[in-house]
Amino acid sequence: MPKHPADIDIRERIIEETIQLFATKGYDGTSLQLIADAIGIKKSSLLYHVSSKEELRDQVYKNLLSHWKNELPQLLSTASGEHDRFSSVINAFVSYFLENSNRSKVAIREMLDRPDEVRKAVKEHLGSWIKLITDYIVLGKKLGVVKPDIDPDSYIIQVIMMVIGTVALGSVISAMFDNKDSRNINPLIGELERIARHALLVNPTPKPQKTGGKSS
Amino acid sequence: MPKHPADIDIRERIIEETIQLFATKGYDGTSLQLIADAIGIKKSSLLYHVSSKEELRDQVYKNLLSHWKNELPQLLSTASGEHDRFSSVINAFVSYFLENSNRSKVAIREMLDRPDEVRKAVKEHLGSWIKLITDYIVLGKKLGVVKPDIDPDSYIIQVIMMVIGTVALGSVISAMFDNKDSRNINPLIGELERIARHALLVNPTPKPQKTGGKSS
DNA sequence: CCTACCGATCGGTAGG
DNA sequence: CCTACCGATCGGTAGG
Repeated sequence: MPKHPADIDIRERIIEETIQLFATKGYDGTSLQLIADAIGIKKSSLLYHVSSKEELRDQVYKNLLSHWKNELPQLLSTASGEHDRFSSVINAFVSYFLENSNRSKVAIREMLDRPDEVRKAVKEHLGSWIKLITDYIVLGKKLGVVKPDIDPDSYIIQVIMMVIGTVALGSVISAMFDNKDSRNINPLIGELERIARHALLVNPTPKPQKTGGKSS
Repeated sequence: MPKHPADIDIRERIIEETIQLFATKGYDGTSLQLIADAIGIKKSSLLYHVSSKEELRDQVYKNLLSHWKNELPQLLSTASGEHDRFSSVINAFVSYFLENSNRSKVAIREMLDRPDEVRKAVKEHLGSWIKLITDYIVLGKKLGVVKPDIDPDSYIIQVIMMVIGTVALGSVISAMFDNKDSRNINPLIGELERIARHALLVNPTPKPQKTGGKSS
Protein backbone atom coordinates (compact mmCIF):
# COMPACT_ATOMS: atom_id res chain seq x y z
CA MET A 1 0.00 0.00 0.00
CA PRO A 2 1.50 3.35 -1.02
CA LYS A 3 2.02 6.09 1.52
CA HIS A 4 -0.48 8.87 1.73
CA PRO A 5 0.81 12.27 0.63
CA ALA A 6 0.23 13.48 4.18
CA ASP A 7 2.45 10.68 5.48
CA ILE A 8 5.32 11.74 3.25
CA ASP A 9 4.76 15.34 4.17
CA ILE A 10 4.88 14.76 7.91
CA ARG A 11 7.96 12.57 7.62
CA GLU A 12 9.73 15.28 5.70
CA ARG A 13 8.74 17.83 8.29
CA ILE A 14 10.05 15.60 11.06
CA ILE A 15 13.40 15.10 9.34
CA GLU A 16 13.69 18.79 8.54
CA GLU A 17 13.03 20.01 12.07
CA THR A 18 15.24 17.30 13.54
CA ILE A 19 18.22 18.22 11.37
CA GLN A 20 17.82 21.82 12.44
CA LEU A 21 17.73 20.88 16.12
CA PHE A 22 20.52 18.30 15.92
CA ALA A 23 22.69 20.92 14.22
CA THR A 24 22.20 23.61 16.85
CA LYS A 25 21.80 21.52 20.02
CA GLY A 26 23.21 18.10 19.19
CA TYR A 27 21.62 14.69 19.60
CA ASP A 28 21.78 14.57 23.39
CA GLY A 29 20.68 18.17 23.67
CA THR A 30 17.57 17.56 21.58
CA SER A 31 14.64 15.89 23.33
CA LEU A 32 11.75 14.28 21.49
CA GLN A 33 9.54 16.82 23.23
CA LEU A 34 11.53 19.64 21.62
CA ILE A 35 11.15 18.13 18.16
CA ALA A 36 7.44 17.51 18.66
CA ASP A 37 6.95 21.12 19.77
CA ALA A 38 8.81 22.41 16.70
CA ILE A 39 6.49 20.39 14.45
CA GLY A 40 3.41 21.24 16.46
CA ILE A 41 2.35 17.76 17.56
CA LYS A 42 2.50 15.76 20.77
CA LYS A 43 5.55 13.72 21.65
CA SER A 44 3.65 10.45 21.50
CA SER A 45 2.41 11.33 18.02
CA LEU A 46 6.01 11.81 16.95
CA LEU A 47 6.83 8.38 18.35
CA TYR A 48 4.11 6.89 16.17
CA HIS A 49 6.13 7.91 13.11
CA VAL A 50 9.65 7.12 14.25
CA SER A 51 9.32 4.44 16.95
CA SER A 52 12.48 5.57 18.78
CA LYS A 53 14.95 8.42 19.02
CA GLU A 54 17.74 6.23 17.70
CA GLU A 55 15.73 5.37 14.62
CA LEU A 56 15.09 9.07 14.14
CA ARG A 57 18.81 9.71 14.19
CA ASP A 58 19.44 6.93 11.71
CA GLN A 59 16.88 8.36 9.32
CA VAL A 60 18.29 11.86 9.63
CA TYR A 61 21.77 10.69 8.72
CA LYS A 62 20.54 8.37 6.01
CA ASN A 63 18.78 11.37 4.50
CA LEU A 64 21.96 13.46 4.64
CA LEU A 65 24.16 10.70 3.28
CA SER A 66 21.83 10.12 0.32
CA HIS A 67 22.16 13.82 -0.54
CA TRP A 68 25.92 13.34 -0.62
CA LYS A 69 25.74 10.23 -2.72
CA ASN A 70 23.34 11.76 -5.24
CA GLU A 71 24.54 15.33 -5.56
CA LEU A 72 28.28 15.17 -5.10
CA PRO A 73 29.18 12.82 -7.97
CA GLN A 74 27.05 14.90 -10.29
CA LEU A 75 28.55 18.20 -9.21
CA LEU A 76 32.01 16.75 -9.63
CA SER A 77 31.24 16.30 -13.33
CA THR A 78 30.12 19.92 -13.59
CA ALA A 79 33.73 20.81 -14.19
CA SER A 80 34.22 23.06 -17.21
CA GLY A 81 37.53 24.21 -18.71
CA GLU A 82 41.04 23.01 -17.98
CA HIS A 83 42.13 25.37 -15.29
CA ASP A 84 38.60 26.15 -14.19
CA ARG A 85 37.87 22.50 -13.60
CA PHE A 86 39.59 22.95 -10.27
CA SER A 87 37.66 26.09 -9.34
CA SER A 88 34.29 24.65 -10.27
CA VAL A 89 34.80 21.50 -8.26
CA ILE A 90 35.81 23.48 -5.21
CA ASN A 91 32.98 25.95 -5.69
CA ALA A 92 30.36 23.25 -6.15
CA PHE A 93 31.66 21.53 -3.07
CA VAL A 94 31.55 24.70 -1.01
CA SER A 95 28.13 25.67 -2.36
CA TYR A 96 26.68 22.35 -1.34
CA PHE A 97 27.55 22.94 2.31
CA LEU A 98 27.01 26.69 2.22
CA GLU A 99 23.46 26.05 1.01
CA ASN A 100 22.61 24.76 4.44
CA SER A 101 25.16 25.06 7.22
CA ASN A 102 23.29 22.42 9.21
CA ARG A 103 24.81 19.81 6.94
CA SER A 104 28.35 20.45 8.07
CA LYS A 105 27.31 20.98 11.67
CA VAL A 106 25.58 17.63 12.00
CA ALA A 107 28.43 15.98 10.11
CA ILE A 108 30.97 17.30 12.60
CA ARG A 109 28.77 16.48 15.59
CA GLU A 110 28.28 12.94 14.37
CA MET A 111 32.00 12.47 13.82
CA LEU A 112 32.60 13.55 17.42
CA ASP A 113 29.73 11.59 18.96
CA ARG A 114 30.05 8.32 17.07
CA PRO A 115 33.43 8.13 15.33
CA ASP A 116 33.30 4.39 14.69
CA GLU A 117 29.89 4.46 13.02
CA VAL A 118 30.84 7.43 10.85
CA ARG A 119 34.14 5.81 9.88
CA LYS A 120 32.26 2.79 8.67
CA ALA A 121 29.59 4.77 6.79
CA VAL A 122 32.16 7.06 5.18
CA LYS A 123 34.28 4.15 4.03
CA GLU A 124 31.25 2.33 2.67
CA HIS A 125 29.49 5.12 0.83
CA LEU A 126 31.98 7.85 0.03
CA GLY A 127 35.21 5.96 -0.56
CA SER A 128 34.60 5.19 -4.22
CA TRP A 129 33.77 8.59 -5.65
CA ILE A 130 36.50 10.34 -3.70
CA LYS A 131 38.87 7.92 -5.39
CA LEU A 132 38.00 9.71 -8.63
CA ILE A 133 39.43 12.97 -7.34
CA THR A 134 42.55 11.24 -6.09
CA ASP A 135 43.12 9.69 -9.52
CA TYR A 136 42.58 13.05 -11.17
CA ILE A 137 45.21 14.65 -8.95
CA VAL A 138 47.66 11.82 -9.59
CA LEU A 139 47.13 12.31 -13.31
CA GLY A 140 47.77 16.05 -13.00
CA LYS A 141 50.96 15.21 -11.16
CA LYS A 142 52.20 13.08 -14.05
CA LEU A 143 51.28 15.82 -16.51
CA GLY A 144 53.28 18.30 -14.47
CA VAL A 145 50.42 20.71 -13.69
CA VAL A 146 50.11 19.51 -10.09
CA LYS A 147 52.89 20.03 -7.56
CA PRO A 148 55.05 16.92 -7.22
CA ASP A 149 55.31 16.86 -3.42
CA ILE A 150 51.55 16.70 -2.84
CA ASP A 151 49.93 13.83 -0.94
CA PRO A 152 46.63 13.56 -2.86
CA ASP A 153 44.62 11.72 -0.19
CA SER A 154 45.70 14.02 2.61
CA TYR A 155 45.26 17.06 0.39
CA ILE A 156 41.62 16.19 -0.30
CA ILE A 157 40.95 15.61 3.38
CA GLN A 158 42.47 18.95 4.32
CA VAL A 159 40.33 20.74 1.75
CA ILE A 160 37.23 18.99 3.09
CA MET A 161 38.32 20.00 6.57
CA MET A 162 38.57 23.64 5.57
CA VAL A 163 35.20 23.56 3.81
CA ILE A 164 33.10 21.98 6.55
CA GLY A 165 35.07 23.83 9.22
CA THR A 166 34.53 27.19 7.55
CA VAL A 167 30.82 26.65 7.01
CA ALA A 168 30.15 25.23 10.47
CA LEU A 169 32.54 27.25 12.63
CA GLY A 170 33.80 30.11 10.47
CA SER A 171 31.55 32.76 11.92
CA VAL A 172 32.68 31.87 15.43
CA ILE A 173 36.40 31.54 14.94
CA SER A 174 36.67 34.62 12.76
CA ALA A 175 35.52 36.66 15.75
CA MET A 176 39.21 36.67 16.73
CA PHE A 177 39.50 39.67 14.45
CA ASP A 178 37.13 42.16 16.01
CA ASN A 179 37.71 44.76 13.33
CA LYS A 180 35.70 42.93 10.71
CA ASP A 181 32.03 42.23 11.01
CA SER A 182 32.07 38.58 11.93
CA ARG A 183 29.45 36.16 10.62
CA ASN A 184 30.41 37.08 7.06
CA ILE A 185 32.45 34.09 5.99
CA ASN A 186 32.87 35.16 2.36
CA PRO A 187 36.52 36.23 2.84
CA LEU A 188 37.18 32.83 4.41
CA ILE A 189 35.75 31.06 1.39
CA GLY A 190 37.86 33.13 -0.96
CA GLU A 191 41.04 32.48 0.97
CA LEU A 192 40.19 28.79 1.26
CA GLU A 193 40.00 28.57 -2.50
CA ARG A 194 43.27 30.44 -2.89
CA ILE A 195 45.02 28.15 -0.39
CA ALA A 196 43.70 25.04 -2.10
CA ARG A 197 44.82 26.33 -5.50
CA HIS A 198 48.31 27.38 -4.46
CA ALA A 199 48.89 24.11 -2.63
CA LEU A 200 47.78 22.06 -5.63
CA LEU A 201 48.87 23.70 -8.86
CA VAL A 202 52.34 24.38 -10.17
CA ASN A 203 50.99 27.53 -11.80
CA PRO A 204 48.19 28.69 -9.51
CA THR A 205 47.70 32.11 -11.08
CA PRO A 206 47.74 31.70 -14.87
CA LYS A 207 48.21 34.82 -16.96
CA PRO A 208 46.20 34.31 -20.16
CA GLN A 209 47.49 37.52 -21.74
CA LYS A 210 51.01 36.13 -21.88
CA THR A 211 52.36 35.11 -25.29
CA GLY A 212 51.39 31.63 -26.42
CA GLY A 213 48.46 31.29 -24.04
CA LYS A 214 45.52 29.28 -25.26
CA SER A 215 43.02 32.02 -26.01
CA SER A 216 39.87 29.95 -26.62
CA MET B 1 43.01 30.42 54.15
CA PRO B 2 44.99 28.45 51.58
CA LYS B 3 43.55 25.36 49.96
CA HIS B 4 44.58 21.99 51.27
CA PRO B 5 46.74 19.94 48.89
CA ALA B 6 43.93 17.39 48.79
CA ASP B 7 41.50 20.11 47.70
CA ILE B 8 43.70 21.10 44.80
CA ASP B 9 44.20 17.49 43.89
CA ILE B 10 40.51 16.64 43.79
CA ARG B 11 39.72 19.75 41.79
CA GLU B 12 42.33 18.81 39.23
CA ARG B 13 40.96 15.30 39.03
CA ILE B 14 37.46 16.67 38.50
CA ILE B 15 38.57 18.97 35.70
CA GLU B 16 40.66 16.25 34.10
CA GLU B 17 37.89 13.63 34.03
CA THR B 18 35.34 16.21 32.92
CA ILE B 19 37.43 17.34 29.94
CA GLN B 20 37.80 13.72 28.88
CA LEU B 21 34.05 13.11 29.11
CA PHE B 22 33.05 16.41 27.51
CA ALA B 23 35.40 15.63 24.62
CA THR B 24 34.01 12.18 23.91
CA LYS B 25 30.34 12.61 24.87
CA GLY B 26 29.70 16.34 24.89
CA TYR B 27 28.21 18.52 27.63
CA ASP B 28 24.64 17.27 27.28
CA GLY B 29 25.81 13.69 26.94
CA THR B 30 27.79 13.85 30.17
CA SER B 31 25.82 13.53 33.41
CA LEU B 32 27.18 14.52 36.79
CA GLN B 33 26.70 10.89 37.78
CA LEU B 34 29.05 9.83 34.99
CA ILE B 35 31.72 12.28 36.12
CA ALA B 36 31.36 11.24 39.73
CA ASP B 37 31.70 7.57 38.77
CA ALA B 38 34.86 8.32 36.77
CA ILE B 39 36.40 10.01 39.80
CA GLY B 40 35.13 7.42 42.22
CA ILE B 41 32.92 9.58 44.43
CA LYS B 42 29.18 10.12 44.82
CA LYS B 43 27.36 12.65 42.71
CA SER B 44 26.45 14.81 45.72
CA SER B 45 30.10 14.89 46.75
CA LEU B 46 30.97 16.20 43.30
CA LEU B 47 28.35 18.90 43.74
CA TYR B 48 30.05 19.99 46.95
CA HIS B 49 33.07 21.01 44.89
CA VAL B 50 31.41 22.55 41.86
CA SER B 51 27.95 23.70 43.00
CA SER B 52 26.41 23.23 39.54
CA LYS B 53 27.02 21.60 36.19
CA GLU B 54 27.18 24.99 34.49
CA GLU B 55 29.89 26.13 36.88
CA LEU B 56 31.76 22.93 36.10
CA ARG B 57 31.63 23.75 32.42
CA ASP B 58 32.84 27.28 33.02
CA GLN B 59 35.79 26.01 35.01
CA VAL B 60 36.69 23.44 32.38
CA TYR B 61 36.78 26.06 29.65
CA LYS B 62 38.53 28.58 31.82
CA ASN B 63 41.19 25.95 32.41
CA LEU B 64 41.56 25.30 28.69
CA LEU B 65 41.61 28.98 27.78
CA SER B 66 44.32 29.70 30.33
CA HIS B 67 46.46 27.01 28.69
CA TRP B 68 46.02 28.84 25.40
CA LYS B 69 46.82 32.20 26.88
CA ASN B 70 49.93 30.95 28.67
CA GLU B 71 51.45 28.51 26.22
CA LEU B 72 50.64 29.86 22.80
CA PRO B 73 52.36 33.27 23.04
CA GLN B 74 55.46 31.56 24.37
CA LEU B 75 55.52 28.92 21.67
CA LEU B 76 55.08 31.60 19.05
CA SER B 77 58.39 33.06 20.15
CA THR B 78 60.07 29.66 19.86
CA ALA B 79 60.67 30.45 16.21
CA SER B 80 64.25 29.86 15.15
CA GLY B 81 65.74 30.66 11.73
CA GLU B 82 64.35 32.77 8.94
CA HIS B 83 62.64 30.19 6.82
CA ASP B 84 62.19 27.79 9.70
CA ARG B 85 60.35 30.39 11.71
CA PHE B 86 57.30 29.39 9.76
CA SER B 87 57.75 25.66 10.30
CA SER B 88 58.41 25.96 13.99
CA VAL B 89 55.32 28.09 14.61
CA ILE B 90 53.14 25.63 12.74
CA ASN B 91 54.75 22.67 14.43
CA ALA B 92 54.41 24.15 17.90
CA PHE B 93 50.80 24.95 17.18
CA VAL B 94 50.08 21.43 15.94
CA SER B 95 52.00 19.84 18.80
CA TYR B 96 49.95 21.74 21.34
CA PHE B 97 46.72 20.19 20.09
CA LEU B 98 48.24 16.85 19.19
CA GLU B 99 49.45 16.52 22.77
CA ASN B 100 45.86 16.01 23.83
CA SER B 101 43.17 15.65 21.20
CA ASN B 102 40.53 16.45 23.81
CA ARG B 103 41.54 20.08 23.52
CA SER B 104 40.40 20.44 19.95
CA LYS B 105 37.36 18.25 20.49
CA VAL B 106 35.97 20.33 23.32
CA ALA B 107 36.84 23.50 21.43
CA ILE B 108 34.81 22.40 18.42
CA ARG B 109 31.95 21.14 20.58
CA GLU B 110 31.79 24.41 22.45
CA MET B 111 31.79 26.42 19.22
CA LEU B 112 28.82 24.37 18.03
CA ASP B 113 26.94 24.39 21.33
CA ARG B 114 27.45 28.00 22.38
CA PRO B 115 28.66 30.05 19.44
CA ASP B 116 27.86 33.42 21.00
CA GLU B 117 29.74 32.73 24.23
CA VAL B 118 32.78 31.38 22.36
CA ARG B 119 32.77 34.32 19.99
CA LYS B 120 32.93 36.66 22.94
CA ALA B 121 35.64 34.68 24.77
CA VAL B 122 37.76 34.32 21.63
CA LYS B 123 37.54 38.00 20.84
CA GLU B 124 38.40 38.93 24.40
CA HIS B 125 41.30 36.60 25.10
CA LEU B 126 42.84 35.51 21.83
CA GLY B 127 42.37 38.53 19.59
CA SER B 128 45.50 40.35 20.68
CA TRP B 129 48.17 37.71 20.27
CA ILE B 130 46.78 36.49 16.97
CA LYS B 131 47.23 40.05 15.80
CA LEU B 132 50.96 39.44 16.12
CA ILE B 133 50.86 36.72 13.49
CA THR B 134 48.79 38.87 11.18
CA ASP B 135 51.33 41.68 11.45
CA TYR B 136 54.14 39.25 10.78
CA ILE B 137 52.46 38.04 7.61
CA VAL B 138 51.78 41.59 6.45
CA LEU B 139 55.46 42.38 6.98
CA GLY B 140 56.48 39.32 4.98
CA LYS B 141 54.19 40.53 2.23
CA LYS B 142 55.96 43.88 2.07
CA LEU B 143 59.32 42.15 2.05
CA GLY B 144 58.18 40.02 -0.86
CA VAL B 145 58.62 36.63 0.82
CA VAL B 146 54.89 36.16 1.33
CA LYS B 147 52.50 35.79 -1.60
CA PRO B 148 50.81 39.11 -2.45
CA ASP B 149 47.26 37.84 -2.90
CA ILE B 150 47.01 36.36 0.60
CA ASP B 151 44.33 37.47 3.06
CA PRO B 152 46.29 37.19 6.33
CA ASP B 153 43.32 37.00 8.71
CA SER B 154 41.49 34.39 6.68
CA TYR B 155 44.72 32.49 6.08
CA ILE B 156 45.35 32.13 9.82
CA ILE B 157 41.80 30.99 10.42
CA GLN B 158 42.04 28.37 7.71
CA VAL B 159 45.28 27.03 9.15
CA ILE B 160 43.66 26.85 12.59
CA MET B 161 40.71 25.10 10.99
CA MET B 162 42.99 22.49 9.46
CA VAL B 163 44.88 21.96 12.70
CA ILE B 164 41.94 21.49 15.08
CA GLY B 165 39.99 19.64 12.39
CA THR B 166 42.83 17.23 11.73
CA VAL B 167 43.47 16.50 15.39
CA ALA B 168 39.79 16.16 16.33
CA LEU B 169 38.33 14.51 13.23
CA GLY B 170 41.27 13.38 11.12
CA SER B 171 41.13 9.74 12.11
CA VAL B 172 37.44 9.59 11.19
CA ILE B 173 37.45 11.44 7.90
CA SER B 174 40.60 9.76 6.62
CA ALA B 175 38.67 6.47 6.72
CA MET B 176 37.45 7.47 3.27
CA PHE B 177 40.64 5.87 2.01
CA ASP B 178 40.36 2.29 3.12
CA ASN B 179 43.74 1.31 1.76
CA LYS B 180 45.66 3.11 4.49
CA ASP B 181 45.44 2.23 8.10
CA SER B 182 43.22 4.99 9.39
CA ARG B 183 43.77 6.55 12.84
CA ASN B 184 47.31 7.46 11.80
CA ILE B 185 47.02 11.17 11.13
CA ASN B 186 50.73 11.79 10.56
CA PRO B 187 50.37 12.05 6.76
CA LEU B 188 47.59 14.59 7.34
CA ILE B 189 49.86 16.70 9.51
CA GLY B 190 52.62 16.61 6.92
CA GLU B 191 50.30 17.62 4.12
CA LEU B 192 48.74 20.33 6.28
CA GLU B 193 52.16 21.86 6.77
CA ARG B 194 52.92 21.64 3.07
CA ILE B 195 49.60 23.29 2.17
CA ALA B 196 50.13 26.08 4.66
CA ARG B 197 53.67 26.70 3.36
CA HIS B 198 52.78 26.70 -0.33
CA ALA B 199 49.82 29.01 0.25
CA LEU B 200 51.92 31.46 2.25
CA LEU B 201 55.42 31.69 0.82
CA VAL B 202 56.57 32.91 -2.56
CA ASN B 203 59.37 30.36 -2.39
CA PRO B 204 57.94 27.46 -0.39
CA THR B 205 60.73 24.99 -1.12
CA PRO B 206 64.09 26.76 -0.72
CA LYS B 207 67.16 25.07 -2.19
CA PRO B 208 70.08 25.82 0.17
CA GLN B 209 72.61 24.19 -2.14
CA LYS B 210 72.08 26.86 -4.75
CA THR B 211 74.80 29.47 -5.20
CA GLY B 212 74.70 32.30 -2.68
CA GLY B 213 72.65 30.44 -0.08
CA LYS B 214 73.32 31.31 3.53
CA SER B 215 75.15 28.24 4.77
CA SER B 216 75.22 28.93 8.52
C1' DC C 1 -3.01 12.00 16.01
C1' DC C 2 -4.39 12.35 21.24
C1' DT C 3 -4.69 11.58 26.71
C1' DA C 4 -2.74 9.36 30.28
C1' DC C 5 0.73 7.14 32.18
C1' DC C 6 5.37 4.43 33.13
C1' DG C 7 10.19 3.68 35.27
C1' DA C 8 14.63 5.73 34.90
C1' DT C 9 17.57 9.37 35.12
C1' DC C 10 18.43 14.25 35.20
C1' DG C 11 20.55 18.31 38.13
C1' DG C 12 20.34 19.68 42.63
C1' DT C 13 19.30 20.07 48.04
C1' DA C 14 19.03 18.84 53.14
C1' DG C 15 21.37 17.38 56.71
C1' DG C 16 24.90 15.28 58.82
C1' DC D 1 32.60 13.10 51.62
C1' DC D 2 28.06 10.35 52.48
C1' DT D 3 22.74 8.87 52.74
C1' DA D 4 18.44 10.16 51.55
C1' DC D 5 15.55 12.61 49.04
C1' DC D 6 13.30 16.25 45.63
C1' DG D 7 10.61 17.86 41.30
C1' DA D 8 11.35 17.87 36.45
C1' DT D 9 12.25 15.76 32.39
C1' DC D 10 13.87 11.87 29.76
C1' DG D 11 12.47 8.11 26.10
C1' DG D 12 8.82 5.19 25.50
C1' DT D 13 4.02 2.49 26.02
C1' DA D 14 -1.13 1.56 26.41
C1' DG D 15 -5.19 2.34 24.56
C1' DG D 16 -8.20 4.65 21.95
